Formats: sequence, C-alpha cells, structure tokens
Amino acid sequence: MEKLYKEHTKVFKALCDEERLHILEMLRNGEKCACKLLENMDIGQSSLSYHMKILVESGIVESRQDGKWTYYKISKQGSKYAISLMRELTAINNISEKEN
Amino acid sequence: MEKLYKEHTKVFKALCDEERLHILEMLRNGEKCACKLLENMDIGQSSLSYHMKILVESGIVESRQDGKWTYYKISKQGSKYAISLMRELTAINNISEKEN
DNA sequence: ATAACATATCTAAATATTTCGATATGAGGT
DNA sequence: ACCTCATATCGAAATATTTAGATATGTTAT
Repeated sequence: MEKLYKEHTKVFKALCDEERLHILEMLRNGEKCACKLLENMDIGQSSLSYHMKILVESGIVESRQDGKWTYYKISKQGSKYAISLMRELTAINNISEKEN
Repeated sequence: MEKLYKEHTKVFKALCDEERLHILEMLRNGEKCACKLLENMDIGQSSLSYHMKILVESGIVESRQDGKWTYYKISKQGSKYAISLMRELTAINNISEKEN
C-alpha cells in the first residue's frame, strides 16, 4: 500500500468518531481549554485526551499550552488542507477517462 | 450523541482505510467494474465487496448493475456533499467567537 | 435445466480503536 | 519542599472494523 494513503487516512480518521465531531463543533465557537470541553461531554478525562491527540495529529486542531491548561482550536491551515485533500481524492481525472 | 454525528461519520469512514483510498484513486480515472478493481489489488473478492459497500453507503461512490457485472464510479454529487460537509464541520463561527 | 461466472452475504477470526481507571508529569500556589 | 490541579500516558477490557473462506444469489450461455 502506497505510503501516502496512511498519511491521508489520518486526516479522515479524525472525523469519523462521534465524540470528535462533538468536540469539533464546540471548537467552531472558538478556542477552549480541555476542562471546558470535558464539562460538556459524557466521557472521562483520559478519553478526551486521547481524542484531542488524534485531532491534533490530523492537523485539523491545534493546541497551545498556558500554564497547567491546554487550549485547543481549529487550525485554519489544517482545515484548508483537509478540504483540499478531500477535493483531490474525489476529483475525476478527465484526461485518463478519455483514454479508458 | 446527536443523531447527525453518526450520519456524518459515515462519509469520513469511507476515506479512512488505505484500501478504500486505493480504490478511490482507481475510480478517479473513470468507471470500473469490481473485477477490474480486484485485479489491481491484493485482497479477496469478499473484502472488495465489503469496501465497495462502505464507499457506496457514504455517497461518494455510486454503483450500477450491468448483467453480472457491477460498475462503480465516483459520484459527483456525493463528493460535492463530502467536501461541503468537511468545510462546514471545520468552519469557524465568528459570531459566537466574539460572544465568548 | 444446468453450468459457469460475477458479486453479495454470512460467520468466525484477526486486528484496530475506544474506553476506563490508575498512575505519571508538570505547573502554580502555600 | 509539598500540595493541588490540569492534562498525558499506560495497561487492560470492551467494542468496532477488517479479513478470509464458505456459501448464496442472480445473470448469461449452452
């Protein structure tokens, strides 16, 4: 399997869990610290941490440390990349199609 | 968990498996029947069938029966929806951000 | 009707993801 | 230094996804 495929799945894996979509929805309204996110969810602290790691590693979310708090927000650059990746992977290649 | 979340994860689940990204890449060059896809992959027939079901149910791929063959192609409408969903889920809501 | 073929579905096993509780780390406050 | 708080990491269990082989379905050709 081509090496890029695995890299690409990371971006989409970030979005294929219901809890992570919930987190993302909260972050659409601005930067939040982990404790604030946790308040609005029905999961344990370690689970939230696990999800945040996946979101950050996908590039769609970025984190910032401030003392003992970790703040998270949606990354504009990361989202842009995710959107363009989605566009690219589903784009029909008209040149090859003619040769088919 | 909100009902829409599960619906939304379906779209992204389609894209978070390496084999399915490989299939999608082949389909970018035009409609193909299952047997043709299978030729270029290193998986069994039932596994391909499983992946195609997930891709079709996500809306990103559409299928068409022709005699004993099943042809698959990327759905323009489905891809458009997937892209707009990705855009929506990562869009920063500036109105609420001010109120934060 | 039967045989050959393409694909779908079923079942069980293999593998990956997610969850929880316990513990570790690291920052601030006393 | 010690305590407390916020978050991260670890390990095991629970759950979900993926795979392969066997079988079922439906189509075409004889």
